[in-house]
Amino acid sequence: MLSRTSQYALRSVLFIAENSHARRKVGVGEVAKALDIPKYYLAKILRKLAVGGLIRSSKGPGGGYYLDSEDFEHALIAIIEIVDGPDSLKKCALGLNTCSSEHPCPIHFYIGPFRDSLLQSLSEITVGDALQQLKEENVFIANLLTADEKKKENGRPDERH
Amino acid sequence: MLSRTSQYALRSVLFIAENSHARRKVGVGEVAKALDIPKYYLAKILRKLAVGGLIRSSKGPGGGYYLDSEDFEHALIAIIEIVDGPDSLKKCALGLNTCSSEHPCPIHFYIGPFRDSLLQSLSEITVGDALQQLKEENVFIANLLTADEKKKENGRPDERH
DNA sequence: TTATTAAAGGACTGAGAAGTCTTTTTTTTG
DNA sequence: CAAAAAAAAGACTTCTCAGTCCTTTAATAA
Ligand code: FES
Ligand code: FES
Repeated sequence: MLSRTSQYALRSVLFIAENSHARRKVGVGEVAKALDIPKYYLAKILRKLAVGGLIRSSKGPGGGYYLDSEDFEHALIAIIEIVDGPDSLKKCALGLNTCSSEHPCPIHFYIGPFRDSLLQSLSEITVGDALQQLKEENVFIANLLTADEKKKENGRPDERH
Repeated sequence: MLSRTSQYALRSVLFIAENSHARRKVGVGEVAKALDIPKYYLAKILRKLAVGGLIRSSKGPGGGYYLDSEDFEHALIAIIEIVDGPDSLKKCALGLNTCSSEHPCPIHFYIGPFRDSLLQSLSEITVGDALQQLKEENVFIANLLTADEKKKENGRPDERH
């Protein structure tokens, strides 16, 4: 549905939103470890998001990524568009080069409305909205560790991701 | 949204549905040309669909692919599942390894319902339903040729795809 | 029964997404 | 100022999906 990259991006932004403010920044390594995302790959994604103005960054000791209060107002779709390019969700489900009711494919009227609603949602929900969800009991942004992984964690407590 | 492969698969099945019956079969080349899909790649997809029991095939002169009357009853989701593997549309939008209301991600309740409706549609719509749409005026399964492409067609009328 | 036709099968290539690593730049702090 | 910390930058690898090509098998028709 969404590319792995935009999944990483969404989860990271929410993690940063939850764990940072202007005086408490989070580093790539911290995010990577918490969400089990390859560290150096994540670094690239976060850079894109920072360049795109969706998150903030600062270098040096005590530096890292954080969200400013305005950043909570961005719609989730903006995150997806920055990493996956725009319009990735507006295309014809069958891959035709136009999608319109004037030149529809055979499933346009069947599935179009749902796809549009989905897109609409992603355009309306802000980072703040999603963060609120995340703060609810039993809402997660990271996978639970399997028994195996827990053992691994204990065995090599300082392992890099 | 859907992989390119399942887009090819859906369009091909509909094309075959429209243009074949037990005595008038269509070949890979014919489908590839009509839908502008790479011929040898399409061949693989059609083989999968045939093995999966969604379309029929026969070898030799006059052979090709066709649909039996029962084949019109298959849901579109079956086509997607055969080429992309099962459950490709049931996964968590953020890539968590479970998707459930008991262990939801922060956008589960926002977008889940629409995704479920989408999946529901694809499970209900049959090849026959989509074919009926296709027979409507102005419903298409192939891209219009651009001016450039038309010229190419004329210049090299027997070009392989 | 032989030639022809079309799918079946399998080996290979290419492009793009995902992942890794090293070096450079910027900032803080002692 | 020097050392350390962290992002920024960029080169490189790996993997998966998409695409190509060639050979084999099966069916038909002359
Ligand atoms: S034309 Fe295919 S989804 Fe709109
Ligand atoms: S848990 Fe993420 S969509 Fe259901």
